[in-house]
Amino acid sequence: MSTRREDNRAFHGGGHEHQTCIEDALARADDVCRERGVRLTPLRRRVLELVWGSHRAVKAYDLLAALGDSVGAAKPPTVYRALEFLMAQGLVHRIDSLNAFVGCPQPDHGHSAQFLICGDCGEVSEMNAASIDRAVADQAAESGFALSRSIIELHGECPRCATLPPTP
Amino acid sequence: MSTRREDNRAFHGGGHEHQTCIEDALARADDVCRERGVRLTPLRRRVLELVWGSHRAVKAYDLLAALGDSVGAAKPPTVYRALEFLMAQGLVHRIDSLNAFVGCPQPDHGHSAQFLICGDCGEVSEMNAASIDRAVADQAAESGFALSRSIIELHGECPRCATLPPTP
DNA sequence: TACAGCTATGCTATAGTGTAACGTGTTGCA
DNA sequence: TGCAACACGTTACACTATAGCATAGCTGTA
Repeated sequence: MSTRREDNRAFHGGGHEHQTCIEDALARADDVCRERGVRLTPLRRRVLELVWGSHRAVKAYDLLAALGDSVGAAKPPTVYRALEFLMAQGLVHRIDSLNAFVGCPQPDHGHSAQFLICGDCGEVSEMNAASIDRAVADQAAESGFALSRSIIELHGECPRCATLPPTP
Repeated sequence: MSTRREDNRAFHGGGHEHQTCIEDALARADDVCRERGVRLTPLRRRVLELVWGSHRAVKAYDLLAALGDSVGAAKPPTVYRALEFLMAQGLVHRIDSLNAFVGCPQPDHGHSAQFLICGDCGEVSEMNAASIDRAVADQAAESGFALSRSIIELHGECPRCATLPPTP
């Protein structure tokens, strides 16, 4: 069994590059919310920033702790409500098999997606594979099943971890 | 919004037909475990019977309560250990998006499966669609991702509920 | 501005889900 | 018989999530 490459920091800062990228994305999120007539409040924006700040899926209670540091002791409903809003806007997704949350690069409502989850480094990346959607839709239709939501979470090892030497 | 067709009994008896079917399946499970040299103890067998007794996904704590009735107050680890064993043998699957468990009709180890989950009646049915497996495997490979476990849970409305008149 | 209505957040409490750690009995086998 | 491995019991606790009500803040209108 390979030990998981942990850095024990759910919220690594990333490089300057990543930081800039997040700020751009946040600015886009501001725009999207304004267009939709919904409010990306400072709290919600902060939660979104924390989620986007990690390439790993982020646990609600880790968000809670991170908020506590900066804003005073936040309580569970606070973070769950913020996450609910962000999910409704398609800005984050929930990973059911991890009880955790990831940022979504494409904040358009209601798209379906597939997630690749590395069991080694914990990185989660989102795919939008039409071929999978199609196969799923076809099979559901064949069963007479009216599909409303697809949860597709693929666990395994990401390319980077596969090429790295095994951790001793 | 359609109200969910609940009967508030997680463990409906089903008809005689269903009952017989479960007993047959349990007998097969006995065989399978004997062949594999693992022990389907009375406790594990009872849990399996409870899971198979419902067409819905069953919650661990509902199992716990059901066991408590018949065996004295069971504790959480008891039922989680039984479920862990049954999952290892491929006799039940976990539905992550429901935090619940369903019986598996084909207790061969390690097959991948897809689940159709009706949000109306709660029934869960298992598919083994090669086309979905293939699409998923192809896409994962294309990303250089070494797939180890696929979680595919499809929520929607089952054919029976779709043809039933909407609940008033 | 004053008010009403709505939305967002704060807060307490509690429900629901899952596991660690250790002890005891049971089984199968040398 | 004695040992080793496995199954189960038990306590305690960690983690995940929501109900319900109070408060603050924004928004539009008269």
